[in-house]
Amino acid sequence: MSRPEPVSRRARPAKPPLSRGAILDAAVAVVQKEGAAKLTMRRLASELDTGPASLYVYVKNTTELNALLIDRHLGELDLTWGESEPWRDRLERVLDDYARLLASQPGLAAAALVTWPDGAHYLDLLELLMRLLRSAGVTGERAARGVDLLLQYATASAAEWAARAGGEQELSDLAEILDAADPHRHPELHAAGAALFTAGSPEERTRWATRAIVDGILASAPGGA
Amino acid sequence: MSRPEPVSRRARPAKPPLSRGAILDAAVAVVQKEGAAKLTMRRLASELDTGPASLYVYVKNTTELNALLIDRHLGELDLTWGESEPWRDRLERVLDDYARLLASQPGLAAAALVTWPDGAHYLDLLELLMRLLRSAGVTGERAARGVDLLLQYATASAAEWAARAGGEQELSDLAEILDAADPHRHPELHAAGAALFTAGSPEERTRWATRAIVDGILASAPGGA
DNA sequence: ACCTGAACACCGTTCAAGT
DNA sequence: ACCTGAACACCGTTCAAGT
Repeated sequence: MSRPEPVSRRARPAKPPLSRGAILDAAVAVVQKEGAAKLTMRRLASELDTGPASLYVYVKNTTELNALLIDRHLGELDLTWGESEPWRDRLERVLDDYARLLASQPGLAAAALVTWPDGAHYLDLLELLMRLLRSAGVTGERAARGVDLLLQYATASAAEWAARAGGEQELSDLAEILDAADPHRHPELHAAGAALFTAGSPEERTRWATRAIVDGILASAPGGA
Repeated sequence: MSRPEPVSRRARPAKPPLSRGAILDAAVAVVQKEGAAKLTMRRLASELDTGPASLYVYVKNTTELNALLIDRHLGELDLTWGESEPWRDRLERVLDDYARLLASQPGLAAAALVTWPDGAHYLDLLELLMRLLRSAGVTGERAARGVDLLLQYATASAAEWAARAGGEQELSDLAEILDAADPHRHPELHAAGAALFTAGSPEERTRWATRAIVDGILASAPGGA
């Protein structure tokens, strides 16, 4: 009884009760420690000192787990817009933030491509993009499709970066292939050379692509079709 | 000796010798029979009546296997252009063909997103796209980035379709989430409604997106940056 | 030299059985 | 009612050992 705060000092019990929240916390911890590739139901269960079966009481499957995790990280992003920042700058910034978020953990981007990270924070992201496009004069169906397209680009880019960082295939491999292009069968590629396809930093390339897509949305016929 | 063509009638021996070609043939057969999700090294080995280790003599890993398979299917596509067809129609057609090809087999699109399908046929595809963009007045670095962007879109779309067809998540789930958008926190989404995001057939949406991207490439500054 | 059986180190998901 | 041990049905990749 001499120590006044034994509870706060050793507050974590060996096995806190399971819950969606606790599972997500553990998932974040696993990803931080070992990377998203290691985030599996089994690894997650062992982090929580239980068997994998127990997780299925709270999470439907791996896809849902990833969707929950993405939404959680989305909550850490700034998804507001004060309108003092030009819409185009804000749009580029939020897409860059989103892509970085997904790319930071290899498995996330692939998951986002295939599943809707359906949560409150994802809706915040959609809402922000819709607002930004509206202020650019794009509304209705065209805006919805634009948002779709922009997010798809950000997600696919992130998946690419993550794969590249994972080291599967080097950019130099690609360069080699292009440099070997037969001048008769592939005159354009031969003339262009590999440098063209690998020029610029990823950030700079992304900025170019985002601008091109936004320009495309602005240029597309307002009536749809 | 009474039968004249015993060899041709039972030409296939129980175990044809392994080779890159034979492995790829077997891969095509497996995918045709059971879908690309079932195309695994182990399943492929069993199709060839051998152990999985044997495949590694000819194929570096699963990623390379998928890249080879994509290039093989690319060989079945028409990648020529007679210039009688308007460049924009031809461009939309080839992207649609490519996306359909990748979507036809769930695992392929995901693989293409992460790996360069480095083969002669993939170079044909790049060459065709470069030619089409050139005839639209886009050359050099801008063309290279445009090709990159167009292919990324086609690949990501295919990955999405394939996932949807795989049935992971219904469009109706998404509609439910959007319909439940809080009018105060998400006024744009609330006003837009789920219908906006799900309007139109996939084909029609793809056509819109392709056009928007092409418009964007045309609009983007020729000087780069 | 070439090939491969068997092993290593994992997966996601289910369900019968326990508390 | 809630939870989970154990099993089912798989993975990719490596390497020592065989021919």
